[in-house]
Amino acid sequence: MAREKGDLLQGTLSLLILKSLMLQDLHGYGIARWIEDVTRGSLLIEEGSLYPALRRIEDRAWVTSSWSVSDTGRRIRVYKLTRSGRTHLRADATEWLTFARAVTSVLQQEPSLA
Amino acid sequence: MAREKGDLLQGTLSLLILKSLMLQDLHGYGIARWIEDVTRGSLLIEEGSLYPALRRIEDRAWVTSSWSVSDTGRRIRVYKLTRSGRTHLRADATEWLTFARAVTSVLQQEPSLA
DNA sequence: GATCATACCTTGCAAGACTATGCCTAGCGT
DNA sequence: ACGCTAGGCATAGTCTTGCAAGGTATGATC
Repeated sequence: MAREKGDLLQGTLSLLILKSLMLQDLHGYGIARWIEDVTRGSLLIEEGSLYPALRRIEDRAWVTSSWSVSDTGRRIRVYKLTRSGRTHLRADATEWLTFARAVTSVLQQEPSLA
Repeated sequence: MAREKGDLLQGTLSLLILKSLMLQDLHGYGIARWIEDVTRGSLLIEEGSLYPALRRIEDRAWVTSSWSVSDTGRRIRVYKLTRSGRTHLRADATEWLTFARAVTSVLQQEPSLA
């Protein structure tokens, strides 16, 4: 009974994460906040999705992480995009955009007059 | 090691199938052909994805199916969109479009001047 | 009679997102 | 002093889904 509400993110989450890190180094919580902010709340990142995704992304060497301390004195794990992450992001983003255009065009098909 | 090539379809396949049936009744093979045609080959539907997806969709009563015979004399299973399938398609399509716009807007973010 | 396109189907796997849960700390109100 | 909320990280288990790989069968074409 999934895909009732969220779950649209399938396959897009890592792309969004990489994009957020393209603009600035961030910690996990900050990534989620950033995405929710720029989409004005229409994309909500669950922590149970986020942290495993960050693991996978780090395993693939698209980001590196290091412990740090936030402004408010909390310990945070800060992620930084690697060069290969940057490359990958570029490729992945265009691929996704192409895909989205294809799907959109299908959805806009109208009955032919045949 | 997935998501290397395809696998973009995640969560979109049933939407595309429903859309194809919105315009005309089709059999499985015909659905795949139609989608590949209207996207000029950029969306390829694997049979191993298609038939299971059709099963799920029929289980949810979004389509009904019946055996028939094609123009060339082959036995085919023809799918027809139900009323609830139509309703669902409408909701799902707008939801997906909204989602895609959100993702696109994220991907187009540029560094702020802060 | 071989080969291709058409047409259907299933099993088993891998990936990924979500739910639920847990842990910890800073800051604030009372 | 106490509780609450927000910030912060993390995992285990579940569920859905797409795909690869395999199988069956028939009409058309050469």
